[in-house]
Amino acid sequence: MSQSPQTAPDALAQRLAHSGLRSTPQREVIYDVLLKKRDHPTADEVHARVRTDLPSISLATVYNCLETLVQCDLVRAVNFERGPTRYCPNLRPHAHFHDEQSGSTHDIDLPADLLEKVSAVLPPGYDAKSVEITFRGKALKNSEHRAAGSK
Amino acid sequence: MSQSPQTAPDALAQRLAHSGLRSTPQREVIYDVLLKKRDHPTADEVHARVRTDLPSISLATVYNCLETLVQCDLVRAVNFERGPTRYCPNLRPHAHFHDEQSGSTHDIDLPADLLEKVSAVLPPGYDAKSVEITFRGKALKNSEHRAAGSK
DNA sequence: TTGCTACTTAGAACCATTCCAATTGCTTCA
DNA sequence: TGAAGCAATTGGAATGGTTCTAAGTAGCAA
Repeated sequence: MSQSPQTAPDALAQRLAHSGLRSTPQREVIYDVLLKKRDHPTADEVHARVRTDLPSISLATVYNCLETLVQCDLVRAVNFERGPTRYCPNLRPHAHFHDEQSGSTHDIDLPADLLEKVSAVLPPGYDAKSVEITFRGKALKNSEHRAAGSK
Repeated sequence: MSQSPQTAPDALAQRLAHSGLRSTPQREVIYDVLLKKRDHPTADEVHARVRTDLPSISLATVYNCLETLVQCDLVRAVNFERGPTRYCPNLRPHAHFHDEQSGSTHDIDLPADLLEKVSAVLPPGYDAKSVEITFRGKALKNSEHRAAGSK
């Protein structure tokens, strides 16, 4: 086989190595699947998609790999109420909009200063490591289209 | 001057009646328990506390009543990652701070304009019914710990 | 009363997730 | 080359919060 492509440095392999972990076919395919269709799939949905490449992968492995990707800061786990955890490879600061009708989740990019403003409401003595902002409501169809179809 | 509506004894009965529902001992005691110790208890914790008054109440009833209170807008259900749902009788607009060390949850009151500012980041086509803001980190403050979870 | 409906209840079912114990597969290093 | 050692994967069982179901109870209305 040919060498691995030098055109795109493998962020995944690097991050894994940095944590003393190996790059495996399962981890690679799962990460690819998340990058390819950024519609916040559940572990089950990831499992289904990954199976076209790795038909014998187990759901337990999907959970393990997703957890690994989250630990390496390559993927964010997103929870909405008590629904199944969804996974999101968008690493920029962003909020989530949950469309109650379609059940879909959309990324909302946040301007640089907003998280500061929000964190400023914390009284002294509260040291926040992270902030999460979630909207719930209705999204018009064209925006849904945008979120589902492109990156 | 009347008392704050949150502590008025029959706010519950009124709200229930408004939705065509009955005031029952179970619903009253559960609501009292939530008002009395505002430490965001889980359904299980509510069950335990309510049992001192109603020793034979079932966990299913606790779930049912909590759901009813949420429907009547007397109580907010609060979720943090995949942990059990917690219940909060604070009806003012507020965010939640989760202390990772103690596992306790604190209300953070929000200035009136903040939610507007946050909602302003939504692109056109997104119609948000609610916004949720959650902080995670370390709380150094001592004064509130007593009420929340001293052992 | 009779009937109607809301409410409560115990236990079963549900379902996302984690755990477990058994392989399988790299990677050294002798 | 090959044995050791550890990382990773796997199927299935277990877990835990929550919801469902079907039966029983209680309050209101005619």
